[in-house]
Amino acid sequence: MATHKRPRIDPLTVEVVELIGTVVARYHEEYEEAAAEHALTGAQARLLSLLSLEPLPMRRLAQKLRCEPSNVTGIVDRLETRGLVERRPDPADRRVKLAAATAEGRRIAGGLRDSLDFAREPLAELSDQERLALRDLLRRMLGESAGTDGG
Amino acid sequence: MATHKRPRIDPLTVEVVELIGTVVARYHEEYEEAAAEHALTGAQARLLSLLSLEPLPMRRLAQKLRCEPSNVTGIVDRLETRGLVERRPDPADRRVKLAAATAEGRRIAGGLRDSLDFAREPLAELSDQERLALRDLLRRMLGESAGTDGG
DNA sequence: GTCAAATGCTTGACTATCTAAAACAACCAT
DNA sequence: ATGGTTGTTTTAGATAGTCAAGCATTTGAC
Repeated sequence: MATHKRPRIDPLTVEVVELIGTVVARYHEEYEEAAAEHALTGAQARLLSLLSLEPLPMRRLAQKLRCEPSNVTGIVDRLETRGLVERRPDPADRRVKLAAATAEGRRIAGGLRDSLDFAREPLAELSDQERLALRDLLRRMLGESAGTDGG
Repeated sequence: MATHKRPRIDPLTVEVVELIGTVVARYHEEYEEAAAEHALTGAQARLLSLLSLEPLPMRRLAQKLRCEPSNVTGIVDRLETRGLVERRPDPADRRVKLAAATAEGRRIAGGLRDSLDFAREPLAELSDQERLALRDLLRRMLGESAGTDGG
C-alpha cells in the first residue's frame, strides 16, 4: 500500500526546503505589496523594473519574463496607457518595437526599489560574516547557472 | 538633484538579495513546472497540497492561500470537476463546506511532491554541515515569524 | 422563543495574466 | 523577386484574482 518511492529525505533537508518555501512566500508577498503601493501589479512591476535599466524589444522582454510575446503586448499596453512606458521604433529593424520607461516610469521604478524592504530588513539580522556565509551557500546551491536569464 | 534616500546598501547585501531573488524565481518556475506535469496550475497545486494533509473549510483555505473566499470557490470547482477534490458537509455547522482531497487527489498530490526536485537537487550540492548552517541563517533571517501562516 | 447581527459560501461583474493560433509587416537568403 | 523566418499584434479562451451582493445558517441579545 502506497509504497512511496522516496521517503529518503532527511529531516534537515526537509526543514531547509520549508524555510526556502517561507522565504519565497514572503518575498512574493512583499513584492506584490510594494508594487501595489505604486498602483502596479506584480507583472507590471517586474516589466517596468527591467525597462528602468534599458529599453528592450518586446521579444527580449518576453524572454526575460519567461512568457509569450503576446502576453507582453498587454502588459506594455496598460503601462503605456498610464504613461509609464512608451514604444519606440528600432532604427535598425522596423519590425522591432523598443519598449522604454518614460521619466515618470523611471521615477515609479525607483520608488518601487526603495519600497522593497525585504532587501534590507530581514538581512539586517545578520552580521557581515553571516551574510558572506549565506551568499556562498546560496551560490553553491544555485550552481553555475546563477545569474543567467536565457540571453 | 535626485537625492535618493538610500544608496546606503553595501554590495554584499545587494548580492545576497539578488541571489535570493534567483532562488525565488527558480523555486516558482520549478513549482509551476511540477504542477503542469500533473495538469495542475500553481494555484490548484497549492490548494490540493493543503487538502492532501487534511480536509479544510473553504474559509480556512482562503486564509492559508491568502486570497478571498470567493476565489477559492472557483479553484475548488475546477478540481472537483476533475474528481480530485470533493465538498462535504461539516456535521458541526451546516453553513460550512469541507473541501477534501479524493483518493485520486491524494495520489496526484503525492506525485507532485515527488516532482519537486527543487527540494533535493540543489541542496545535494551542500554537505550536512552546510545545510545546518543554511538552516540557521534562514531561520535568523526570517525571525520569529517563520512557520506561522495566520491561523 | 424571536429577531437581528454575524458568519460561511456562492454568484455576478469586472480586470489582469497567461496561452495558442492566426494575421501582418519587415527582414534576409537565394 | 520569392519564400522562409522573425517580431509584433490580434483574437479567443482559460485561470486567477478582487469586490459587492445574496442566501442560508448560526449566534446572541432580549
